[in-house]
Amino acid sequence: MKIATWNVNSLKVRLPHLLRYLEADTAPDVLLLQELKCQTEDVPRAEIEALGYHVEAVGQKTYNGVAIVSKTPISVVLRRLPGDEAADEQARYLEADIADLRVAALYLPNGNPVETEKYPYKLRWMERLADRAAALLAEDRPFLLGGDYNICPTDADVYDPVGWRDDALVRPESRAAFRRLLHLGLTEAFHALHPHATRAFSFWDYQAGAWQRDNGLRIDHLLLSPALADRLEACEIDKEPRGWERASDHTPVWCRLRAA
DNA sequence: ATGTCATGGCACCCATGA
Repeated sequence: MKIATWNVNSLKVRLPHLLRYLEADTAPDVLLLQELKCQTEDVPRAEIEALGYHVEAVGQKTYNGVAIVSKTPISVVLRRLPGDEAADEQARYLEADIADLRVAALYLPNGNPVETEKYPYKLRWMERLADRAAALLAEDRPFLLGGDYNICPTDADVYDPVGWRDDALVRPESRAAFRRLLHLGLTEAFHALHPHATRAFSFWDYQAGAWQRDNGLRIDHLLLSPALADRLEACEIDKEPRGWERASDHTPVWCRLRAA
């Protein structure tokens, strides 16, 4: 089973890319999408379903928005990350059952600039995510939390660690919150299989020729529960879509799990 | 640190977020 995550930076603009990705013979069984930038009712369901996929989404106007696309039926469990959900109107979390697997598509707050309320919102959101992960672990359920974490776990995940030192994506508090997820018992799939990787990025800014210079960051991650980590057989970053015309600034990250 | 994009309200540019 192949599961991928991809921040498409506008589902409307990137629909041709999404369809091309889903039509390929390397297409994933499950795809987690972020930054739809459209309302739930504007998700192009018919085009996706025409390729034999199911789709569930939680969107909002202009910003955020996440979706789960799957070859087998999707049963939605949560449309918001628990904790503060009454006050948190941002569409950043969607959790669902796909057969006997629980998956969540998440779009973690960017958190910049750090001196604004955006940074504590990010850290608070990460606390809520850790609480949710702990609850799922307590249920002893196989699950995957995938998406745009907006965190570079270590300096190896940043093309210029010194220049990015004060950014919310690399700040020690952000990294500590990410490690807290791992310390609960989750496995970050790419790092587990490629612990010494260098320049393995999943995002390249549109500005300053970042893609052409390979000035990237690794901020898109797949976190696995213990039972799924035991089944992990491959995890790669598919750089090809980042090179397509009018690309998203992110590229897909995927993993393959052995049959249970 | 910025050589870019996408959005929406408003009006055919500009602010905002990333």
